[in-house]
Amino acid sequence: MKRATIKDIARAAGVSTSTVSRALHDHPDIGLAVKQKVRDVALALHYHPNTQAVNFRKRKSNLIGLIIPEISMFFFPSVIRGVSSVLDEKGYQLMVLPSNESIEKEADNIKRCCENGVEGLIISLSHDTVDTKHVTQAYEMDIPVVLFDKTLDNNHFDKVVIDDMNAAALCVQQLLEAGSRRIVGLFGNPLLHITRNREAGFWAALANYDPAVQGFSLYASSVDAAAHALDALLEDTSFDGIFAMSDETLAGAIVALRRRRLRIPEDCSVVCISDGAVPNIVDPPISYLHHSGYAVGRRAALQLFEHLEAALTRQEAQRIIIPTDFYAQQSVMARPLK
Amino acid sequence: MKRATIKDIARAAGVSTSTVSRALHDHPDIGLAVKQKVRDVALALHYHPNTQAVNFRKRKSNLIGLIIPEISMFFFPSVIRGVSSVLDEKGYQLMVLPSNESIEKEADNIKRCCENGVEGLIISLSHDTVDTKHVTQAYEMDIPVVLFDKTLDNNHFDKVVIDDMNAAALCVQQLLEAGSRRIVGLFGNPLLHITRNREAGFWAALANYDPAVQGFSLYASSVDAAAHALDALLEDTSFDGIFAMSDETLAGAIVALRRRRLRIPEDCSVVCISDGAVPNIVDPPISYLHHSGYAVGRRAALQLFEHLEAALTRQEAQRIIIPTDFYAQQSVMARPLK
DNA sequence: ACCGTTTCCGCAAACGGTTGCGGTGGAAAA
DNA sequence: TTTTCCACCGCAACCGTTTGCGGAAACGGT
Repeated sequence: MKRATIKDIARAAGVSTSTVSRALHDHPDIGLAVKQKVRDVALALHYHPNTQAVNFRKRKSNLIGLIIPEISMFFFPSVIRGVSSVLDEKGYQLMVLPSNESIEKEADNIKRCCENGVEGLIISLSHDTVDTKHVTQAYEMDIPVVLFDKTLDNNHFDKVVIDDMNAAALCVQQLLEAGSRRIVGLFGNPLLHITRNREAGFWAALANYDPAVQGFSLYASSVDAAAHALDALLEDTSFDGIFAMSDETLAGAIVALRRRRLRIPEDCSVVCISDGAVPNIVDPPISYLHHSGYAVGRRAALQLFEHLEAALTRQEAQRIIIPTDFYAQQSVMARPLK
Repeated sequence: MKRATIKDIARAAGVSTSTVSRALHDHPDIGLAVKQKVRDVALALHYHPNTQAVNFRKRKSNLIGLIIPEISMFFFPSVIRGVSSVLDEKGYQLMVLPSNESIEKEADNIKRCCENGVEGLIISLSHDTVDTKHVTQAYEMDIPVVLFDKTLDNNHFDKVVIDDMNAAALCVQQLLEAGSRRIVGLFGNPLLHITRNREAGFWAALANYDPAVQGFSLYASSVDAAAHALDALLEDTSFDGIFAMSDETLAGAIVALRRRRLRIPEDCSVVCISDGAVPNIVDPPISYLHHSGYAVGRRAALQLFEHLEAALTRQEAQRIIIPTDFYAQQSVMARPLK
């Protein structure tokens, strides 16, 4: 049995399709008797409006695209939750498109989103992405875009981020104040702003505290890479503090330290920037600066709706800073200065 | 400037809209000269077909809905990746709808998916879900459904699962053979099949091995709940082996053991069923039976396309078993029998 | 030169709903 | 009783694309 349409109702109720449409929308032009009749028939026929038809007619889609570099277990699940929570309130649906850290896939995702009529785009850029040329397609189609986390310089799109420099500096400061004097910074892809800023904060904190403190920078974009890099460093270097800029690098650090039988915090203090889950399921729990994916996701989605609802005059792109908190745990130990 | 439509091309090229449509689809009815002309004009006008209109006309959507109980960091990210990888090959888009462990939200999600014209549904049921009545809406609209992981008995929908009983039994066997004699099983929601089967496997393994072995069952649906439950048990009970049926319960176990200063594996051996990530970022790495979310996601998606492409005659629902492997690590220690 | 084929393209309906506008009938106002 | 005004509902166009069918012109065969 085919799905009932407005025409079926019209025929069964003995009225025109326009009357049915208006009746179902409680339009004041339609009399009460007719309204009731139409509703009854609709119910009896199990009528459900064809959203595709409605959306087409109204040139709406109620679709938001979320493009992220990968569906890892870190950070992004929280982001999805945050975005989802907002879309849910607004009656929108979420399309998730992983770009697998490739700019081609990312561009392709953007194109597909545009063609599928998404009304807005929330994007975290891939490792490979060095400019936002491929995003302008959306810009030209008047589809609002909000970047988050992995962003790049440009003044077209709003960004939702944390204060990366200060976040990193704050973390490093915890190590310094506890007496760590040889500190490794574990960073992600150095092309990304998020990485550059956190590294800048890392070095700035070291320099401000005491130029004599030794710092080491390591780049790694995955758990394994981080573990491997740190392990290689441990071959001929010792240190007493680690700052991991993310959950991935933190996980890598844990693995590497374990491999070398180094204890946290007795042999090496550890702090990180994290969404909060990983630091609490490892032993001991790691001190972390809370970079809430949920908060970021929510804010990004809300910002998107600012554009959608207000049809915001396209002013200068905003840069929205999400506040963060530091959670001290047992992974940092006061160590005597020698 | 409005987006160019097929009409604009028709006008500019001096042909009819139907000719444009056919020309762009390389229909044999259209002459080469006209085809070229139309293509040129289309290019010049930056024409892109309105997917919404096409989909409406063809009653397609290229949309698959994925409904999962929650966007946790465990298991589901892998599932999303698996599903995504297939949809990508097929040119489909993925809609993700979290039901937040509520059957109402789950039903609502299903409804929204149906109304938004998804062509297929991949579902993992929520904790609250006790029957599949609310899924029949999709069934009635001829939208194929594939369940995975959290499933329930019914013969309407295909299921993609692992052999839960044997998986659990295999895990417990590792503990038994290493000498554990007081073993705790950490389980999720007892209403779910996945839980019941794994628990059945747990007890069966114990009974088969030696009826004298002590077993304890604990239920907990989150990391915190698992930690709390285990902690409470530790108050007045000791044991030397833990089987965690999932990443969540594993994480909870780690936290609880740490709190009590119990070492793995010296004080207590641990094995689990897991997607593989968590066991490797904790210390020591945990032995696990690999329940690959990626494989499950891929298989579920592929199964869905079986229905979509073959317009499968609705035979008896299939139950697809994903094979698993056991990875032995340092979390299990041979302990002397006293 | 006549007729049957091809080749190539346009007409118009259709997909399901929405909406501007115009029309009808009855009640209230004059 | 006539005019005016609502209240109420239908007509038809429209959103952008696809597609069955029919028709004109060109072509080939006899």
